[in-house]
Amino acid sequence: MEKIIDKISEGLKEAFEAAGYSGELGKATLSNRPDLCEYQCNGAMAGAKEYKKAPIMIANEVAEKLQGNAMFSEVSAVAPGFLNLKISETFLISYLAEMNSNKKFGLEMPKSPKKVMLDYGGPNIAKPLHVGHMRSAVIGESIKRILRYAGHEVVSDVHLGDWGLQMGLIITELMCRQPELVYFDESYEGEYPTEAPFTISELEEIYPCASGKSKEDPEYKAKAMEATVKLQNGVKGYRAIWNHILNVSVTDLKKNYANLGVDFDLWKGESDVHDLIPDMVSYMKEEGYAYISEGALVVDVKEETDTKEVPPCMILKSDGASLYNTTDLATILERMNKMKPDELIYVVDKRQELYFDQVFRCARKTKLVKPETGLKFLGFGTMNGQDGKPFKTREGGVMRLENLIRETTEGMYHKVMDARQMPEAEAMETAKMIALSALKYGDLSNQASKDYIFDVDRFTSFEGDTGPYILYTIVRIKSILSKYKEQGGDFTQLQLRTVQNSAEKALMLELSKFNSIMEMAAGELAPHKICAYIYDMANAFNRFYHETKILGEEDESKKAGWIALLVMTRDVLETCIDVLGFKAPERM
RNA sequence: GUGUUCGUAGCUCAGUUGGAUAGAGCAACGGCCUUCUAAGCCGUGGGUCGGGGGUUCGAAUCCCUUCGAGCACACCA
Repeated sequence: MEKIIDKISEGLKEAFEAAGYSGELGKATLSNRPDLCEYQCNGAMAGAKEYKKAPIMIANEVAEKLQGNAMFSEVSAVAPGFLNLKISETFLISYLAEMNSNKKFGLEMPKSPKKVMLDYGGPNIAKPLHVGHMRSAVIGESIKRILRYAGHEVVSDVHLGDWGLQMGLIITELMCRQPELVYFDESYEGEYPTEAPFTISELEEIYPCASGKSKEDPEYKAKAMEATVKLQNGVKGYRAIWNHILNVSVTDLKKNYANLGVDFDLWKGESDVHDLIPDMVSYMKEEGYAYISEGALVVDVKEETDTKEVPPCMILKSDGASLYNTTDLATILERMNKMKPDELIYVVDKRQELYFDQVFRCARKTKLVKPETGLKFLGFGTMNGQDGKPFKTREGGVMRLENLIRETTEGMYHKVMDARQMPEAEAMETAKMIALSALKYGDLSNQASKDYIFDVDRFTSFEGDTGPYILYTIVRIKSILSKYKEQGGDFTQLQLRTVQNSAEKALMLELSKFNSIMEMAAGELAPHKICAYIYDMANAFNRFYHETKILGEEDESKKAGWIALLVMTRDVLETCIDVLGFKAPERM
């Protein structure tokens, strides 16, 4: 259904035309003076030059034409030429009623839904998830949900870092520690054990150890590189041990992502495209895209409009080995062949922007993607500590994601228990929900592209612009609704009634913006706009709540009208937090 | 050095794509619970939107310049 702002604009357009001006001028915007009006139109000022008339005169003429329009309760022309519009309450209520009878509160579905491939997460095998992985996961998950809600088909892929030197390092270290393992016996012909020779915690210790050794010991590094080559060439024992590493690690990653409420359709990795690389490389050579420069195979991706030096995109290193670029290009190739998406979106650290620019250009130049296929880089900023530098634990180390979640949940648990009486199990579950809302809202309410200061104390505060405040508001509504039910209230005949006070109207106005906000968030891939919206909504509701004794109301039809408003508010809020990727408990 | 992002209240952030008196939260101060969750609500104080110039009827927003910060600049990912 049509957005409320478009309906208003249409009314304005007709009025401008009726007064003899271009309909183009009739564009409504949200008022920036809520004390004066709810919507405004600045078209009279924009048209003043063209019509050689004082803007206030145009505004007056248009205002004249708008008198009696059922959409507005008041239209006034104000110096120097603003048109101030107050929405009529009957129009507003009928609009909300229409939203309620539509699917998704009247959010218009796209005429041709896009198939979007979303790449986020990007964890490395054998390395535990740390706070740095949180942004990609949280933002990507929300983008996925927003796009799906907006009617697009989204396939998410975690895109594991499961290939390359890091694997060689782990294998080398294992060989040092347990040379007797059958995997290293090249004459071994039998079946390999199904059980991995290590646990996840051992794996997590092995990698940094190996990585440290390789930095100090060139001989060790050479061995690791050799192991990498052997693995990539398909040496059986190496492949078998790599499979163990992959399985143990992926099991753990799945657990951790599930704990964060994040899930992926595909668990593909760099290794999955390894076999595509030789053909891709020879194709690029044969077609004349790739050439040797300083020993390496590269594709030029400079463009005439560049204001900066864009280095060529490297396809193979001078030693002939593949690298990050190679697997990313091969991944694009595979995705195009298998999924045929209309758009590929990468949710990645913004420091990789230039790199992805090169890869995208290379993919287009070599015709790996069709010209009409979108390639989008959604870069996110760094999570900094309160000193403005990349976030570290108090001890100065990297904070593991599971520890962050656990510590935050524990903190929330104590707050919940201090304030409310609740069974142990429920308190734990509630604490977890609040913790996730705090972490996710704290992250998502910032513009993704900007760095932000990660301050657990602030995010987990129950006051102000936080996830817990949003949840608290929802819980308040739920509490009233459940009491209404206990009192024998009827939910089947609910209908919005006349507006009783300004707080109620303000809440309705917020509700009426839902489809337009969601459309904007989907179009701009901007979860923070949804955060800002639900914060406004929560404020509007809490104001209304304080002015209105809902359950104490004696007029049953009035009460039922308010209950209808509460149901709608709850549903809109819960829809919004669902696309942000968290949930509200029944009580807290 | 080149490019890029950014600079808004003491702190953390918005700012509807050029509109009216630049908004929130935290922190500070003052009010509001015999009534639906006070984890709330209402109010007060706090700003040369880094500086300067320009375009425009109108600029935090667009252009130029300058200062400051972050980040990136082919064999890592």
